[in-house]
Amino acid sequence: MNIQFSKSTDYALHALLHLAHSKLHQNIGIKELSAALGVSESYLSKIMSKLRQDGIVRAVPGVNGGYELARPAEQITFLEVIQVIEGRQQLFECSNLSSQQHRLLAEDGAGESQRKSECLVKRVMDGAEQHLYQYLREHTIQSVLDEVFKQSNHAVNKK
Amino acid sequence: MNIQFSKSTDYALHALLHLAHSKLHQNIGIKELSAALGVSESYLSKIMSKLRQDGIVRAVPGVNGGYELARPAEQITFLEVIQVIEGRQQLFECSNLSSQQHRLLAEDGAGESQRKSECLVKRVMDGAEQHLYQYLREHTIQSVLDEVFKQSNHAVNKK
DNA sequence: TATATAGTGGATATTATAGGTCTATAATAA
DNA sequence: TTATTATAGACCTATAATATCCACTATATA
Ligand code: SF4
Ligand code: SF4
Repeated sequence: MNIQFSKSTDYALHALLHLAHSKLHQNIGIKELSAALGVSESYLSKIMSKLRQDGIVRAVPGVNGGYELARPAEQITFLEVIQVIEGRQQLFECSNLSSQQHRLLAEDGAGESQRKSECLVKRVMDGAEQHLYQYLREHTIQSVLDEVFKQSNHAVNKK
Repeated sequence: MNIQFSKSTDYALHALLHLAHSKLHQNIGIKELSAALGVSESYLSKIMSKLRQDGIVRAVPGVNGGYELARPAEQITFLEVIQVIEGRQQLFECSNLSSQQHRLLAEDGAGESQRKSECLVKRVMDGAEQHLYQYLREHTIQSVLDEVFKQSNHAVNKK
């Protein structure tokens, strides 16, 4: 039973949100992050390392060091974060490529020169992936933050 | 690195396609399915069992027994098959529910009576899930089969 | 320059799950 | 009754997620 984002993705998103939320201060140390999220420092730092390697955050070691966003929060999409943490494999990968059925579905109908060796099943699934990705591309760390502020104001006004 | 459909889902879809494609014959035995897909009988029968338990195929044991679709192929959606095999957990499940940050994001802004204890992150992810599901609901075993026929005719005409 | 601070990367432990096999049992047709 | 076929469950293995620990490196600043 796959098809679930890992906890690491969860943590990564929350960490980035924390960084974006307190961007007034330069650097947020792993201790503060760890405390805010309730995740161990060791494990969280692994995740932060990945985010750094992919240019989503910057890290500075030494006294008063820590992490900060490498880019404006509007430019960090959900899709990007997910792909960094989960990897970039496809949602659906054919595992029947040498089966009788594959020959029937993929090589039978389709003209040889067009999309060779891909049947409709694969194409439907790839479509699903693109659909999902498009949605995740449209949502950024900043867009979540905006909503939080909007709600806060609302709550204050009601008082 | 999650976020990938399991092979079982792959096999299930292909098996159903095979059943739908040869629905003239009453029952397709596990042997024929196994041969068509190139998957061991033992493993495939497990998958077929699941499909039966959820009312997607019917099975009859005994001589000349086998499987057939329990419903017309137009009524079997990709989503359904996927959910039977992969389970019905959500794409994203909060793992920070007792963290400092959760209190900040979820309980701070939102009015108490509305959606309690759900922040924007969760809502974005749930939106993604719904988006994906909608797409998968729109594609059925039959719709794939139709395309196969269309292509075949095309190929024949060209000759 | 010395030193405390803070991130990095590797090794390692612990589970959980996917993926797969095998066998005993139950149901069915001939 | 007997041959055939599906079912359920026990069982195994390899891989991956989750997590911790430690030795190392880089930096600010006193
Ligand atoms: S191309 Fe189609 S038939 Fe071939 S393995 Fe992929 S999904 Fe299956
Ligand atoms: S509701 Fe939001 S802040 Fe709370 S755990 Fe879920 S995603 Fe995180």
